[in-house]
Amino acid sequence: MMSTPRPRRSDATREAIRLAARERFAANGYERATIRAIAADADIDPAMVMRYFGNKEKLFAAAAEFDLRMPDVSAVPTGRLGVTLAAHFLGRWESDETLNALLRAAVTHPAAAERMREIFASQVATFAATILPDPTQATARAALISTQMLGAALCRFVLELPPVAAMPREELIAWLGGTIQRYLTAARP
Amino acid sequence: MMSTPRPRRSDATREAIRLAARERFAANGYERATIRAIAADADIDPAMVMRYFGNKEKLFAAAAEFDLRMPDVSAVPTGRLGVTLAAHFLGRWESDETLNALLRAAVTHPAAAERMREIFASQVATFAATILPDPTQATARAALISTQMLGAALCRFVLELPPVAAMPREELIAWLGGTIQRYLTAARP
DNA sequence: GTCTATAATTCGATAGAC
DNA sequence: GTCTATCGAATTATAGAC
Repeated sequence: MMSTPRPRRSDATREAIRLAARERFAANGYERATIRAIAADADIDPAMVMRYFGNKEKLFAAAAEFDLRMPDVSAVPTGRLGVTLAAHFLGRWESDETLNALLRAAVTHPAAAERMREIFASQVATFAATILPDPTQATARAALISTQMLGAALCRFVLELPPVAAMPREELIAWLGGTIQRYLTAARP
Repeated sequence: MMSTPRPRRSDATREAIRLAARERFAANGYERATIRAIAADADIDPAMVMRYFGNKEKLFAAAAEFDLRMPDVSAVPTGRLGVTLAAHFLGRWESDETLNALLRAAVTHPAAAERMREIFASQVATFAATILPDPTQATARAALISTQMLGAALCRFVLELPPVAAMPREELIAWLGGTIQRYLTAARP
């Protein structure tokens, strides 16, 4: 039986690198986030980054681990599922820059795009299957919801399209919530 | 009075470079689209690219000129505006890879993001103002429509999220059309 | 564990011959 | 107009001293 390993001192260094990498990937995308800049942010020698993570690919994989933490909606009235989910997604985006890092990297880096697809399949689609009766419909409806939430995040946080970035949070959630509600409950068009 | 200049032979070369650049920017984003690769695609010496366009920034600007060609909807019934616009956007995306180039580049390159904002302001928002009575509402509603269409294109063409990429074109247009229709005509939530 | 030095590429951009 | 040669900078990654 294995006991929990005592935290080594190096774990703090490793975590500092990981956090700095996440910030850089979120701000600059994959290519422009250089190991040198990440090391400088973490106040660590660039060679240490290579020692801890092997190469840039593996560093990104470690920095882009992400859990959407889909909420428990068992107590949410059916009619309020849309706004509940819209608020949850927006909250996750604002509280964890990993999603920004993933999106910025996924657009030019195939491995990051694959990670996005994994997150969709294992977290969004799985969640949708628990609240939608028809499992075949669940995947398509989860995908439609993803198009709207990713598009909103893209316009608000990445492109910073003025009307989207300036829209009050509650108003945006109300609009997006209505769309998600429709994707969840409307009949197939 | 100026007469139309006779096409010089060099114009063909210039256009070949521009088209190759558009393809590379669309496929790889700004950073990974190298001048060397673009020149190789166009079967032209890399030095010629610099001679014709000065630098990479200006080459991108030339390759990313784009017209959404918003349709004339004066004869479209109000209830079908949503699907009409959804079909138009999707068609433009499929017929002109400039939009893909813009999106891929905009996520990591500030100048490309600025171009996206310009296109929204000068083409999408302007169009919305012609079909929506309240001008203050028009900008916000145009922005919401953009979040949905950009998100759909992102998932279908860039991330290639399987359920979105595999969804039949007509079914996708029907779903998106309903959302756009709602953003155009629904009361503020 | 930490850091210096540097290898090996690759890129944008320039100079200049023809 | 076209192309060769190359500069100078930046990058990932490695080797090895301490």
